[in-house]
Amino acid sequence: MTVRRATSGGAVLRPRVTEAIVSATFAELAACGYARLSMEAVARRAGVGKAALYRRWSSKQEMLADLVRQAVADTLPPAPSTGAFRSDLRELLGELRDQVAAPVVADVVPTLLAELRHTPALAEVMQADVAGPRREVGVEMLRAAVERGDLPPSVDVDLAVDLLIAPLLFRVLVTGAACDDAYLDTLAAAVEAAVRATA
Amino acid sequence: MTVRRATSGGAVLRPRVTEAIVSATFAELAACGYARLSMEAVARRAGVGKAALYRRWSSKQEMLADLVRQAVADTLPPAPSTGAFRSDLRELLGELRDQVAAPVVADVVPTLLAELRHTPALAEVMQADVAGPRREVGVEMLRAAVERGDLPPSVDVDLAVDLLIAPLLFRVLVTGAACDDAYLDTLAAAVEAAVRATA
Amino acid sequence: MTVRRATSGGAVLRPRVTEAIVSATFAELAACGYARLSMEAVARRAGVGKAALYRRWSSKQEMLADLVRQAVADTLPPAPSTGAFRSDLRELLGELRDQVAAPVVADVVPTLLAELRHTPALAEVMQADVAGPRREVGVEMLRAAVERGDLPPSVDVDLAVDLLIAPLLFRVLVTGAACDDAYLDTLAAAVEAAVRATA
Amino acid sequence: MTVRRATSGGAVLRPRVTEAIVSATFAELAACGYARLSMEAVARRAGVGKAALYRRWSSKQEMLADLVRQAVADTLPPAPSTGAFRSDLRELLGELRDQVAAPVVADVVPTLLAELRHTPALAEVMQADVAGPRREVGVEMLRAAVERGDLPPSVDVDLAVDLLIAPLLFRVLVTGAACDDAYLDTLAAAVEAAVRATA
DNA sequence: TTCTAATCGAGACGGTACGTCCCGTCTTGCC
DNA sequence: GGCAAGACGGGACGTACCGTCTCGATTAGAA
Repeated sequence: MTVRRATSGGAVLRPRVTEAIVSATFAELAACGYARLSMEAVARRAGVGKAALYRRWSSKQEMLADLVRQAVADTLPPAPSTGAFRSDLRELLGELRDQVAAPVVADVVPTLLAELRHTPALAEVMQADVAGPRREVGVEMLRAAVERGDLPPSVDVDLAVDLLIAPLLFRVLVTGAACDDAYLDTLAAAVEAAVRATA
Repeated sequence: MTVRRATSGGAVLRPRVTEAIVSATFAELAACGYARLSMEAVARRAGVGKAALYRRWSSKQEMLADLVRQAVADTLPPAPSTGAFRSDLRELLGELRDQVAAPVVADVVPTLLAELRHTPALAEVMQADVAGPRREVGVEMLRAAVERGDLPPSVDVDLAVDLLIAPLLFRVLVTGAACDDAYLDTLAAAVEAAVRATA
Repeated sequence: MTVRRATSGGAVLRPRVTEAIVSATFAELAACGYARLSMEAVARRAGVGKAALYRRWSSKQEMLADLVRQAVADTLPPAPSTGAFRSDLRELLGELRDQVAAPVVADVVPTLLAELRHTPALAEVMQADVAGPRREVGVEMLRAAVERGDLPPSVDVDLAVDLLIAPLLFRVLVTGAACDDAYLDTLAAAVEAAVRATA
Repeated sequence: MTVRRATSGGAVLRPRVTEAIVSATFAELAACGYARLSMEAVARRAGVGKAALYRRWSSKQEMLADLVRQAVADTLPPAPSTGAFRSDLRELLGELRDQVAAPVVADVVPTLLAELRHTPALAEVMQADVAGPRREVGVEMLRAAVERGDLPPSVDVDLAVDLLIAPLLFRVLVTGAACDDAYLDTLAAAVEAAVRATA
């Protein structure tokens, strides 16, 4: 959260206004997408002066990044613990699918990805707050499976995690195809086989 | 190529100008990225009037899409035919990696993806000219393996092709990690196992 | 003075704050001029909240007008009474020169003049509190001269007063030229001749 | 005239647009006055983009100064030559009155005067283009009268010119009183007497 | 070779959004 | 209740691009 909070004496950013801005932003994003989103439209829809936006975020970029961060950060999927690798895998895929398929995410993430290579600060934040923790959940799941004897210790963890998330992102962000439960069932089987093959 | 060609009169879009624009565009893309790219900067860098751009493409969007199309179209990877599924797979991965890792592609594709859901025309073009043909190569490779008896006929072709391309895109566009030959070797093994598991 | 004074409750506009504001305003005026003067800068320089300003004056306009009124009001020049028209005239010119040449006045008056035609309330105040009393002093001086037999009764009082003040204002506000004593001597002679010519 | 004019090759500021802006500005000035005038309102009224204004003038200040300069510069009153000082004087007063009483002038000049002491560049321009030439006309008229033997050579030219213009400006800009022909007749008599008294 | 029509560079045009600054009001918590 | 601090809605500032348009000045195919 980038939002400043005064510590003493003076005025303070009012939460009602912040909420109005955030809702308006999501509404505009849904209507226009990131590239066409304008701060003026957000302010107008929120019934707020532009300055109220710039008091909270230093630019359009930063505001958007912060909103995605929020939308995604407090919904870190719990490490599944069904006791079996295959069902853990299936459960995690389901949770990731739910997050990735959320319209805000599907709409904004591609544009953030596009910005990553031109805005290192953004890249760091996304890595630290979004990608890292999710990756860690996958790593944890694999580690548990290894300890349980469900997977051999030689499994290629990095590749495994890639295989876990890449097809989901690909379908949602690139092909736009749906990820229904049946697809996830098949995907879980395929990923399990792939992971075992990397050992 | 979208470029119009006059049929009479004595004046034609001059190729030297077109070339200057294309080079300038790639240079600007490398320097700024898609989102920050401006037609005015391209024209300036190319030493060309803005009208010269709009005589060739009807908008910034279309120009960029067209350039990516060109950059990618004449480099459709040949269907591999080593005689074995595993080595076909490895070869195709290598070719795709080379294309996807090209800086122009890595720079522009994410921004085009971001536009897809707001510009159906762009989505169609990308699907028809970029994604479709590449997908077809993968489908062809799988079909050959089936005919050869290398894979069972029940293999899930769509999922297989997803697994083929998704991890590559993910590494190049999202994590920014390198895809060296060793990685591709492991990936090929993993994907093969996954594909067989979908049968 | 427009400043309200609370009569009950336990809180009163604190004079120290008022003084700080007034000094800060004069300092800012000197530094920026009226047009560029901002209430925020005044508050900042005075170490005071903006509300402290608006508790005392209802707007920037009114604050400035009030300050000029103060700067000028308690310095109404006394009607000269040397016993002779010419020396009365010279004395009054000297007093007016001293007032008009004061930096606050020279700085603020032109901008107030510029506002007059768009702010009738301001025009009234300036007329009643600033111009009127001064004009009256001149009228009084002329009347005394007439009674004394120093001037004929047919003298054009309005024009005479114009001639008295206009050249001073002109030099100070328009040309920026100095009004030294020698100039005033010559001017007194000229104005006397002009006044007598209007009879 | 500050307006740039391209000399070769490219596009050129279009006179129709310039005219529309100038008219719109005068209309807005009449409606709001200088201080309340906004570039956005001018652009709106002229049916023009803001950029069209800033292509011609670098700021609101400069635009206004330039417009006044134009409005006044090409209307330099001709040196009167009736053959007699008194009637020359009366004629010149009439011409000056007509110029000074023009609404544009009456509206804008006070604000320019207010800016003079904070914008030396503006002061120079106004001096060179507006005040100087008019002063010169007065000086010329006096010189002719001296040569003709109508005035003694010892006349105080500077003071005389001040007396010529100051009362007019005072009435129009400060008191807002009218300057009808009768007033000018009396004023001419008064000024003549004053001028002769300075000899 | 001459005609002629579209292209060329330059950049002005009407717009829209940017991010900043200030106005006059309101809110918070301290005195 | 005044006070310092400063957030609030509003609106103008001056800038940067968008995609279109208007200039003369090339430039090359058709006559």
